Amino acid sequence: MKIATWNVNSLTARWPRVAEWLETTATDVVLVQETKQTDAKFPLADLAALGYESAHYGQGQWNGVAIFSRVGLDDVVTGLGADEEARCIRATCGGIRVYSCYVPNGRSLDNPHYTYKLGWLGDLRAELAERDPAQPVVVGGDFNVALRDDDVYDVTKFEGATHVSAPERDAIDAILDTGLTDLARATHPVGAQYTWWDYREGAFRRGWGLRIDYLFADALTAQRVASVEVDREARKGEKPSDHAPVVVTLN
DNA sequence: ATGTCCCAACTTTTGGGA
Repeated sequence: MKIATWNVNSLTARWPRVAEWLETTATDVVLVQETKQTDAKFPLADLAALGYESAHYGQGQWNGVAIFSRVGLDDVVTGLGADEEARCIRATCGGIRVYSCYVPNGRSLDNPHYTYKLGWLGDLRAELAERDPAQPVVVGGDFNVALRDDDVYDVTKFEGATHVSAPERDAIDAILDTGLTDLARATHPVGAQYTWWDYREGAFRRGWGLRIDYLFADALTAQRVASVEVDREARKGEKPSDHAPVVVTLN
């Protein structure tokens, strides 16, 4: 079974690329962020024609998360705590409780949005800490945090910025401390595994990336991992998202 | 180069967000 997380930066703008990617890769479960569309615009019928059940928690202009699955999709839950923005959806697909998370950006260390980000990560940790340990879980999404310095192309350019601050990294570590494994880093302990490159300055071509999109799984599911790869091809070509999908293959 | 892309709107250009 293949499970992917992908921030598509508008499912409306990205639909041709997403549809082609689904047909080409035959991924079983896709955890989608930043649909940037209302539920009315969500391509439910087009996904069904491609063989996918789907659930969308849409907001409109901003945010929006979804799950596509061709291995079942049950018990959908949306939202997180008192959050008023469409940033979290979970469902059970192929026996695994899967999460699609779009963590607030934070904007800057002195911005109220940064406090919102840390609180949001705390709420996610609280939910995951209370989960049934016998239930397999995969938590995916755009976390807007680079966990380690080697998850940043040049960490000196991020001094005083969000995405690399100690409180943000600590908040992600606290989520992992509930018994989850960072699948890409477990599979590739050393070196760059970037998932996002700015559209500006030819960042992708220059290798100026960050690893901010993650797949986290419980220990038993982590033991099933055959491979974890960033699909950099999806970042190339016509009208790409600024994020590449991260894909795990489970035995 | 404060360099791109995407969305909304009192829409044909600007502002907000990432």
